[in-house]
Amino acid sequence: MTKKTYYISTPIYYPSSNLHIGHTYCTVMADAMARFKRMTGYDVMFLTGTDEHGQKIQKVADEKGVTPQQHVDEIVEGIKELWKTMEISYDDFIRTTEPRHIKRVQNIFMKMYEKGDIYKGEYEGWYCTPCEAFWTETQIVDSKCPDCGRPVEKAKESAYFFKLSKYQDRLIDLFENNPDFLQPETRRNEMLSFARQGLEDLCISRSSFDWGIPVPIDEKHVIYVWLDALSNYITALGYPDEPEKYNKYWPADVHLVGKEIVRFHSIIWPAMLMSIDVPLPKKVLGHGWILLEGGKMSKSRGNIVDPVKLIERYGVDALKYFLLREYTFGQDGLFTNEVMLNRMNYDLANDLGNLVSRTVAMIEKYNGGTLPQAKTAGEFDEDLKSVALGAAAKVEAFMDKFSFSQALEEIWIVIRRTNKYIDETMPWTLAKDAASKDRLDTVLHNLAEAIRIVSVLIYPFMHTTSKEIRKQLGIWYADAVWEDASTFEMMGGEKVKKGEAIFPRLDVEKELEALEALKGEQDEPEAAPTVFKPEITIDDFEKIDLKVGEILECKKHPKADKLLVSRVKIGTDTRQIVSGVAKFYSPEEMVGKKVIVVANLKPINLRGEESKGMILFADNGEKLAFVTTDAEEGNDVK
RNA sequence: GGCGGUGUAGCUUAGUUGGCUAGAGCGUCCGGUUCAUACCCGGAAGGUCGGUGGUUCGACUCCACUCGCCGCUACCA
Repeated sequence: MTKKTYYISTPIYYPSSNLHIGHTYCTVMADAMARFKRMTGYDVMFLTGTDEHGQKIQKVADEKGVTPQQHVDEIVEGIKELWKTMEISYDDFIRTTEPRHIKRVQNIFMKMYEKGDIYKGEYEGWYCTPCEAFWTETQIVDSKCPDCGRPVEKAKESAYFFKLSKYQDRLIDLFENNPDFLQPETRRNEMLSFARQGLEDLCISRSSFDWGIPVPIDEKHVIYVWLDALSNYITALGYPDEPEKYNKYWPADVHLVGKEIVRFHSIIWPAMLMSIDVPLPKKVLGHGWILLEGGKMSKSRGNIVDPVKLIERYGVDALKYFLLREYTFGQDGLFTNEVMLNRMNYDLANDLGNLVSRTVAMIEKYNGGTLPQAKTAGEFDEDLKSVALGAAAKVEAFMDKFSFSQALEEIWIVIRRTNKYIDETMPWTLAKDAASKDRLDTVLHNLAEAIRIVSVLIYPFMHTTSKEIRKQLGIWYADAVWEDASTFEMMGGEKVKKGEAIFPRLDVEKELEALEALKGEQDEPEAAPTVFKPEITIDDFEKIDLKVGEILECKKHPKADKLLVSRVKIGTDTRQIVSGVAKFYSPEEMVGKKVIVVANLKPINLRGEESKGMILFADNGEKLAFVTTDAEEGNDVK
């Protein structure tokens, strides 16, 4: 009989820098699921990898004076090292620069082309001359190059397009008729409304850089990111030229992705597959982000949590446990060192570690280290057994829903019940009376059985800890088998052996200090170099008419959330100016401010409101601040 | 602006199709225990289940409106 298959993937990560706790989180979830499925009888294919093409990679490599390939090779090695440290059990690691991927992506491109879904067109975007880079409307920031901060200009290049619009209706059908395809619910709704408002064809090639997979029919172009990257899920399986694995594992059971790339996986990817007549993956799951105090993780803030540092201090299993237990799938969660340390202490050191420790110690103390058989049944035994034996089914149910946190909670209910059993039966009292030896033996036996069951249940999440527990119980020779979590009477006669504390209790105060110190060490926030625009002459500057204006009134734009409409007095002139600062300032805060205005900008109509000029703001990348002045309104600024 | 999600004890949260006194962990207070990693066990206090109104024999669960937060999306000179 052939086993049922289970194919799970993480996104392929972009090797522009080291991975942080967010990537680790996603990969750890996929790993736990893969291990769980393997244990419960599936033939699992767990895929991860790296997305290595693109202009950014090429540019960084140029700066470093190495080839793009050398550059990515180096980073990918680091990523693989991290996964090795994290004990990630992937079955394949695909790199988009591998020949197997490249030829298959070209193959996929040709299939789409032959289907009539790819056409050559003109791509209008924004061009940054010094960077020789093309940017889309959404990529540019304040009409500036997102890379160097210099102004960009409109330009056209020829490019290949994928007829995404052609698949709009089928995609809408997909979301409407397969509510399970994309979860959580909120993401599905978002994508549904996105598809309903109309899909535009997708530009899938670039000619402004060459670090990519060549378009088979036009060597001047390379295939642009999403067609290249998304294909990995099937190219890794050998599609289309070596279809053995493909036939076996496709369609994927689940693509695990971060919420920020749900759109690509639930719109573009299915459309691509429709184009080449390949079945769709069964499910796309968008997980949430791990947020830090003060917002998202970012390199410039220097608030990245380095998983390697945490592993060095607390171990892989502690970190994995924390990530899986603390956060709810699909929702954002807050990361703080304190939350992490407390979780490790309460659950791992106090509950689980201490349970193993006290049980093994008692078996050594009261029975010379030999695990006794059960003899005299007594009160509490049945309750302990039923809790322990009932856990596996509950864990399975939660795992089916990717509720790692609740699955672990179920296991901890067993652990707490077992700790309670010790207090109820009081082995130390039984040990004082030789007449109760049989009962003592039974208690010790039951404790060991319950812990053995726990060792099975935690295996998908913390296999090293599972093995260590089994070693202490004297059953190191047997692998944890899922079915064994449903049997109580398996042991007797084993030699137990107390070892090091599995999870030493942490001194939270000290650890917080230590982590803080580490932070100082590692955090050299990458100070983005200040970028200056190309030189201009005084004549150029003279063209710009800067004046001091006073904001007399201000209201919200009736038809746009981000815009404020101000009446600005500049000398004898009073005019209306629209600014995109509603996110940062209320109309009340605007009124009365004396600001610098670009007075001779060509007027424009913004969603029905005229804007005559521009109010200057300072931009730190996240927030806009007023550029105010004490000068009188109407003054020239020069 | 459009669409959607969410709001449950001090904190983090569980609550399948409406039904017994709304669960849990942490924190707090009280008590027990000593086998164990100063751990573990028990008990208590603490919730108008965002607000208002409605449907119902009965709503945290359904409906309407409303407030807060968040997401996607449009606009952002």
